[in-house]
Amino acid sequence: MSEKFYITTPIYYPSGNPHIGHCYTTVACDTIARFKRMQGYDVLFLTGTDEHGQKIELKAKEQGVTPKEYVDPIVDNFKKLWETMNVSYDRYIRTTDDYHIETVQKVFKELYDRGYIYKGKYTGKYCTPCESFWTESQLKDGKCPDCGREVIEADEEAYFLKLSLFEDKIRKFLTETDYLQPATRVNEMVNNFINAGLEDLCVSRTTFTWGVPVDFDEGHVVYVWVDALTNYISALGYKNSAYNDYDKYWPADMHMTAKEIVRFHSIVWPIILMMLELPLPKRLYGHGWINFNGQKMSKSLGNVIDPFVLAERYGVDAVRYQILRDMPYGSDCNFSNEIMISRINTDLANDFGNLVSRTVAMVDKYFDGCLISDKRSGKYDDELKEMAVSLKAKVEEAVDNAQLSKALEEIFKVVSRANKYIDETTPWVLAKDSSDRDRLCAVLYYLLETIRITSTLLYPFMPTTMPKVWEQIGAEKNITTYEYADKFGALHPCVRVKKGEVLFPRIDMEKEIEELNALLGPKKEYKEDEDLDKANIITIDKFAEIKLRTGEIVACEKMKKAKKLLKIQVDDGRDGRQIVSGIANYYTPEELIGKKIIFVANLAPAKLCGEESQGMLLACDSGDDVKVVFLDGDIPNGSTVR
RNA sequence: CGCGGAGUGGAGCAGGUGGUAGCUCGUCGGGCUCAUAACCCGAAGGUCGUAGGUUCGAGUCCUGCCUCCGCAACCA
Repeated sequence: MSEKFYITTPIYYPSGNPHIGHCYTTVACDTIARFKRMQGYDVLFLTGTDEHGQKIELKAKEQGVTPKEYVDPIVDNFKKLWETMNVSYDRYIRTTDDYHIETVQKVFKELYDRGYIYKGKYTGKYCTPCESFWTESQLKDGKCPDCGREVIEADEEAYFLKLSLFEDKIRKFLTETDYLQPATRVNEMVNNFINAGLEDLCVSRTTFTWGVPVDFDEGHVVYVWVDALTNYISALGYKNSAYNDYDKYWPADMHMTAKEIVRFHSIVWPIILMMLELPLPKRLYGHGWINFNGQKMSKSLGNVIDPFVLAERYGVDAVRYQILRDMPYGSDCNFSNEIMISRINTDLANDFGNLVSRTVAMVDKYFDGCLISDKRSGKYDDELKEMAVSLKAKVEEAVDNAQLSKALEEIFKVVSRANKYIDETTPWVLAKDSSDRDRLCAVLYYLLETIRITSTLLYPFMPTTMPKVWEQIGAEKNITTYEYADKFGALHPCVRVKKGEVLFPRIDMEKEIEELNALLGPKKEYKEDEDLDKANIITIDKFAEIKLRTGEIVACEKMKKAKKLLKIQVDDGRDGRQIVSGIANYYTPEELIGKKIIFVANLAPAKLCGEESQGMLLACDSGDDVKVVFLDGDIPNGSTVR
């Protein structure tokens, strides 16, 4: 029986549609899964969605549907995307699946029975958008330290998981094994969370119902991590009868996640498993984020990249290639349309696609598409062959370490070498002399073999295109296997090639960027209109409740403790007031002093980083920029604005 | 003194256990014509953030400083 390999993506939270970030994690896992399958492993590749929680409950309510009804179409979109991206997952788990719920309840009960979960009184605060609890000491100015929004008083019963009992064990696990990759994250976790003292984790809630019910205590719903993390074993049939794969596949060989949830996968998850006395997973790889034009992706910036659009315009494999190639090991990468197009053009079109094209064309032209058995070896042959044959081991090592960009880099070194080989051997010169026919044949055969080997190793990365390559170079299925990826001479000596479509068409950068901008322009307007449609229409009375007044900025300074805040003293024609505003990135204090502004006069005062803000000045968002609304002309300070 | 990461030719990055500074893209020049105006060769371009220190010798080790980016804080 072949060895097993169990690999997982995180289960994604379907509060919105999938974006390029989800795409990266999943495609990376898919590539590794495909690679392992090619190596002969019995692979189980799991992905899914984490569908519970208050945030989804609220979003559903807003739309007047049940949480399940809200989530279903989004889950469909995730699945559709994986189909589009040619992702070969074996199993898709939804935390709303019955068998998963069954497992979560049993796991929860077992943790309770073992004394690791206890009932406590929670007097903390809860931030709905972040789905996070905060202790009083964690709160900043009474607000959620994560997003700064209001927190809800959550004075209630809750169950807690005794993480603190396992502090030493988890520290040992992280520092003495190579579970957490890249290793730089180990210090981060140990310093920030473990050494600071692990706080017990709240694992049940009573303020919402959209979750797995705690079956021995009505009113309690299992909260986030026990529910979500357990998916990795419930999907195998642990404590449920839907599957029977736990013994075979657990422990996981690789969990992959983006860096923001490394904490839960490196600390909470192993501790839960320790509590259950189950084997620990072998590897966790935390990758970086894809930034867009140097900025973190966020919906408010409107720079969330739609993977469907990319796949449609450039082809699935081109998208897969670019994100895998440009994501460096462990750190973030940049994405932009220019980067994507440039990758496609240089690597895929110019180097690889063109290599296939010119080679096949030459066999076609000089040999009528079918090589002959006479071959004479010559200079340069050995070097090319050596590089091609030794490639497999390099790629294997890189993939085993989740260094997919490194793997691609190695493969493309060989592709480059092959292009150079053509120049060195000048087949078009050989073709002119009939006495060189056997030499010409050998050269072309070497090229076809190099293409066969590189395309075989590229298959896990670009599974849609490689079979087309094999068809063109006349490679049968039995020699595009892993076994033959380090063997030279597998193609039939008299192989027949078949000219085919252009594998990766070149893209006209300027034209494409223009079209993309045109595409994105109107879309943005549309979005704003949509927002307006959704906005509540208010009466003039309601508007009159908002007291706007004019004022003059008489003093302004940066706040020590906050990067984005300016402390502004405003002459409001009365006693004066202080306004704290988050515009430090857009204005210097000097620029503002003396300017006339409009502010909201009857806004409840709030404390920001220790300074009281008595009002809000008007400013407009224009994409990445913020402009304060200044007044020209002479208006007495304190005038009413209507 | 909150935590962490980073500052290397025009751009994006390697090197980082000390000993002639590399890669990709771009630019310029040349070659070739089989090929998706693709391919191949060559050149220009860096005092490796800064100031000190250790050393025969430092992107590479140590110290101070500056700048940028995450997290955190925060956008009233």
